[in-house]
Amino acid sequence: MNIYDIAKQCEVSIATVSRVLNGSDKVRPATRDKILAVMKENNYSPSSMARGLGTGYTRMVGVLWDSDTDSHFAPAIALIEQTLRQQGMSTLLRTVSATEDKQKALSELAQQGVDGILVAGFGLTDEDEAALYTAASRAPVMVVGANINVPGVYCVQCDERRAIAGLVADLFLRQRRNILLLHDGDTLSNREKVEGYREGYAAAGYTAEDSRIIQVEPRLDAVNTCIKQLLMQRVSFDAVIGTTDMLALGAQKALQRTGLSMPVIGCNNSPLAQCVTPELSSIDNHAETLCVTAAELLCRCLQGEEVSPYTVIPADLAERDTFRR
Amino acid sequence: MNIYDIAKQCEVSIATVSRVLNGSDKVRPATRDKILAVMKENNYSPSSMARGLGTGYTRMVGVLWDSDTDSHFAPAIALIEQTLRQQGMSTLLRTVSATEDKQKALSELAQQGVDGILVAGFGLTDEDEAALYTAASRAPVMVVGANINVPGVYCVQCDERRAIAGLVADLFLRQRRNILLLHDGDTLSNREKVEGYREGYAAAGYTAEDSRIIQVEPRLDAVNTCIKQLLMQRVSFDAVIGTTDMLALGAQKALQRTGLSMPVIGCNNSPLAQCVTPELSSIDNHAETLCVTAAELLCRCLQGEEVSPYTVIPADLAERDTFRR
DNA sequence: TTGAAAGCGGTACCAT
DNA sequence: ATGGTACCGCTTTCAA
Repeated sequence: MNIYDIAKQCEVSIATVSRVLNGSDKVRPATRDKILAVMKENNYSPSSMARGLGTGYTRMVGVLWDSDTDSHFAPAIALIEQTLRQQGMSTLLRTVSATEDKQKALSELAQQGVDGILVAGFGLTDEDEAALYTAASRAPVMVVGANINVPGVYCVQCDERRAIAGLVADLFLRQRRNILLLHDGDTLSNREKVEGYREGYAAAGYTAEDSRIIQVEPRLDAVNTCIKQLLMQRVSFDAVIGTTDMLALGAQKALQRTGLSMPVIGCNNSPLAQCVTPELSSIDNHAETLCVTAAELLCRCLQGEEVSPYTVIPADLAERDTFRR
Repeated sequence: MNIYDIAKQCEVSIATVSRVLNGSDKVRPATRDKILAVMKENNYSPSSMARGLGTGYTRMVGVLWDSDTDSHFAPAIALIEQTLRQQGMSTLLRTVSATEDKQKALSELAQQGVDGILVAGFGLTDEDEAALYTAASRAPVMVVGANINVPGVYCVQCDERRAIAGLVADLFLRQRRNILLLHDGDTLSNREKVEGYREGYAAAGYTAEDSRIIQVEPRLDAVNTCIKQLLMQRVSFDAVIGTTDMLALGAQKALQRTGLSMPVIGCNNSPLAQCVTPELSSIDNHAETLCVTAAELLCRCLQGEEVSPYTVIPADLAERDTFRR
């Protein structure tokens, strides 16, 4: 059932049918009703491909998603899809694991003919900028959780740097001067957090020591091993910040086994944090708000609206058992 | 840059370019090389829309995903996307929350022109069968984790019924005769589990009591309230099975607070189960295998291969702190 | 091995 | 308000 069939049945031209399809007001109500009736009767729906060929738009947004991200990001992607759908956009999902080539993924997505691209859950490094630039030349790119200054690339970010700095200040107030920072690699997001960590120290008149900024694999057992090693090496620390809840949780469990107790704070405020005992304090980066905002801004951008290339949202601390101010 | 531009630059017809694009062997090697070179040089990639219009295929699979599912399902969807991509298919994601209309979602997805549909993470009830049938008439439908006998609908399922029955038998061996079964609604999957529960009792020569089959909202606090109420009402039970890890975990925490201890077993073997203390025993339904299998079978189906309408994968118990055989 | 041309199902401009 | 028609970019016969 296509537009020709509908036109024939209604004894009108396909142009008129097309007008009805696109909600033009230049159609006599009687004609419109007749056409709509026939459409419904035949359960007709226009071919998105043919439409796309004609207009040059697919009404699809490519969503690039890091499949290795904390699983707390799963609800976020649902939120993105819902937000896009509300704006009449479909979601073409493309996941990328740590070992895959993000840049290739980005360019493939751009070539799929999507109207816009949303990059989420990363993990971006400087090297990805070139790929972003290329992709942005085909379709607007929106990055969640990063700050990248590339034309055609928009960013929505949570101010985690500031949040970490504030957290460090709070820990200092409680006489914690040797804060361990566990992170899982050199990503832009982690770099921000390390920045915040250093800022916190600086603001208190101290200098952060690199020996307490530790990279570790994002697995419980790896963190456990790491903490044990640190203790054996007699690296002293009296508080732990993990750049993900998983890292913080690993530390908490390792310390628990050793009989030690100290403030432990994670990031992302994932469901995990509330499920464990003792409940984990966590910096809430408001992933949901971030995602919804990103999706909305991207849609506005696609509708030709002027959109700010960089949007910031404040983070705050979800205080639970493992640390309270 | 389109096929005409390439053809012109190569001084051939678009038909020849198209042949190269589709890997036809009826092209002289020299011609092919020239065309490929020009394509690469111009960073050309064919319009998927135009292609779709021509062939009638979009090479897209619509994935319908229950956004309310345990977040452990997130890696699963990544796995689906990756598997589909390996077969040259793109993933059009459509999430559905509990309050939304699944049937509408299904029909909309079918109308988007996808080549096939993959339904995952549900939550299907009998009422959805009609919508499945309609959708299946436009494109093959693959359902993960259900057993639905509708033409054009394929199912891949884990035998959780049997697993639960086995678990009940194991609990009986340890003299647990009053097993509480927590579930989160009347879904086909839950129904299977309840079936298994009853089977387990029957096999031991007992009859399961409905008073110990309890529906509860899938939130920690709701489960907590529920358990407390049961204790106050003096409903006796000496073991708990939850149809998700979240439910089991909620029960475990509630019991812990009350100072009680008994076997607690969840389902899905999600990361959650390993992260908590004590670690939660859980029935592993091998979601990963399930998803990969589903995606692969769907692709085969799309390639015209004959595929069995129902595939079963066995489940087993991940034994941890809260119950060992 | 190559080319010409008729679709595929819409959109949108120009007439009427 | 409606119709006619030239695209959009690719696939796929049919001829040569």
